Amino acid sequence: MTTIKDVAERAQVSISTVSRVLTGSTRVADVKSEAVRKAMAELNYQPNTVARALVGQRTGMLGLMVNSFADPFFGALMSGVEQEARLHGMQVIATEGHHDRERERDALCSLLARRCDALIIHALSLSDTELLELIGDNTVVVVNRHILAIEDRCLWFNNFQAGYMAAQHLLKCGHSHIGWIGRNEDIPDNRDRFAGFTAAMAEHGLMLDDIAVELASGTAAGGYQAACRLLSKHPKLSAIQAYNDVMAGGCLRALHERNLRLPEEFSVMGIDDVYLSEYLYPQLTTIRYPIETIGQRAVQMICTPCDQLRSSESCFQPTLIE
Amino acid sequence: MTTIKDVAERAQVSISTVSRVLTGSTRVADVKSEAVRKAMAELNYQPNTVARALVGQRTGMLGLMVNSFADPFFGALMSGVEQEARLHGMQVIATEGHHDRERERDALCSLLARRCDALIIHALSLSDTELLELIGDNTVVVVNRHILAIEDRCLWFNNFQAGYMAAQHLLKCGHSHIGWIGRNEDIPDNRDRFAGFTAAMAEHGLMLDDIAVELASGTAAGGYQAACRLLSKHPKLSAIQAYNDVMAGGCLRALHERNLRLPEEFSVMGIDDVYLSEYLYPQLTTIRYPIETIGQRAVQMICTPCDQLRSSESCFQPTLIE
DNA sequence: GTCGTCTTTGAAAGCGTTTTCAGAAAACGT
DNA sequence: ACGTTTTCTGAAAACGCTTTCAAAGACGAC
Repeated sequence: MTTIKDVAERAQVSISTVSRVLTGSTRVADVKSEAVRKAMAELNYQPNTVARALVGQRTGMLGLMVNSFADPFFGALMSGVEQEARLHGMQVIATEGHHDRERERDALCSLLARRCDALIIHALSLSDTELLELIGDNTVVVVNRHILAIEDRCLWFNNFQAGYMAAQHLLKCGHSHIGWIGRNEDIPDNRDRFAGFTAAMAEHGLMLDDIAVELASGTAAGGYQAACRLLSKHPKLSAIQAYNDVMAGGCLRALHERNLRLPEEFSVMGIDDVYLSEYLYPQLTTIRYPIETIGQRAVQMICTPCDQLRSSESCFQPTLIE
Repeated sequence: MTTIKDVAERAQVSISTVSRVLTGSTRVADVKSEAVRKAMAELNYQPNTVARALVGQRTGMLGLMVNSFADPFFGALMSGVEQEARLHGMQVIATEGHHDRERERDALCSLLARRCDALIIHALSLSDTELLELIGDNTVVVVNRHILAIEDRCLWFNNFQAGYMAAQHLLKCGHSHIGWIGRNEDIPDNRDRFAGFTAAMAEHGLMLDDIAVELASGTAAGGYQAACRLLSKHPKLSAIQAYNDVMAGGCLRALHERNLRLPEEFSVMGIDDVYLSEYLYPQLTTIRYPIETIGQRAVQMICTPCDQLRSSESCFQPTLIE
């Protein structure tokens, strides 16, 4: 690799001068700066980012931790982050947490050790205190989570409202026997969405005891199993609300297998609006979770001087997608 | 941030000794190494990866360029890469190429400037020569592409065979009127899959002129549009083979809208076996593209001393998924 | 001609590590 | 007690860059 020294030699100047041309910090005589530029081109010189980072105390790297790369929900998040990061000249370095405490911890440490300028974190398994301890005084934005102690560095989604809106929609469509398919893991998202769901039901006089509920893993297979159980136990059901689109997708399979005509005979609602819904038939009615936008906003929070961009909200609101 | 110097001071030793404890390269007297370890723990010291990279000429970073993070196909690739990278203590740094020459070039340069130890590249728009020029003598593995000049650094998929197998399957199921839904972009994958398709058809006496073909963008919407055109022009069709699962997904919608009973009245085949197929109804018959495995293998090629792991094949073969 | 003010430049320090080198101390053989 | 290894240790150089510092010229003003 050619270094600044090679360029300096070739251009017959000191390395300081080359550096000045590079950074543009100080005026350099035209004749010299020209020579430097020529030498750089001839040697195909590329400044060493590592050395720059060391002296500048700034790596230009944005650490990103998500649950899994293969999940389209996180794919959208990553895409949002990457686009905005590129705009600000930052490079994304990414890790998977895999919904596992140890791995989340490792992944975070790995990003920290690399001296990322800032971190964007989606952690499911780490507790608030663990998370706070790990991040120390690093610059972070926590997405999909509301930690009071660092509320101003959090971006989250109104899961309650999402669950509420979904149920409202089904009720408005005339359904009165609605089942809920949730996750068997006790995560806040699940709790809040279910709470929203029950709140809407209660407004229509449907109490928790009346509500058919089945829990399963948050996968399509889980959604399928839960739906099968629900349908066999509660034959009067005419609609199901799922924790998310993925589970709703599994749910649709169960309905198809029973030859139920959708949407005439049965309705299904998801939440998230991952691009998946585009493929399902009938097109899934869902609630939009603007995860890509959240990713972009996270980067903006990091890269924009904090005197600008104040006013915007940290809690993102759901919208109905029909 | 606490540095090695702080640790040295606290442990009453020189920084050399601390470094030796850190790397384990040389024996250090037990009493001193203990003191160092204690000081590190007390100060919560984390070695600076940037400085290490500078002196060691090794960043421990694996650059990865894919088309789009949001695409589940690349999600699977990334997951494979990340898992294997972690096993080898490497950190993935990722960029999107977006099927655009300029962006692919930028993304690659960005990874190169960061001095990644190696690159894993999925580039669609860069020409072979451009790509070769950019990568110079860096360590790279090119996935989903066969560049003769660096054949031993390429991993690719037998797209022809995939197209062939898919068509064979439909033919074996008794279909004789089979349509093809392809991409309107002229990329090698599309050409090869189509070539495999026509080859199988030819074996059954079906020539190109007999074959119904529609092209569209490689999205679900594209698949939908192409399917609509195909169905209206060729009412006798009883099966469609799509370029990939995503287009096949769009195609299914068109069939559902026409109330065709699948799979009794109509068959659809995809290629790729992205996790998507799990959600489609009826479950899509498809051809498995082991992209996650390819990602893992790419990392192995980079991280494994080349005297091991010789024998394995660079061309991955398709398998039928029913 | 002398002084002050700018502009431009190179030398050198520093970023936080690893690693080489040589010296000090301990261990060993005689 | 004395040379000879062997262990262990610290000083210093190096990695490739940025930035401070001070010196050297150039230029006017007096």
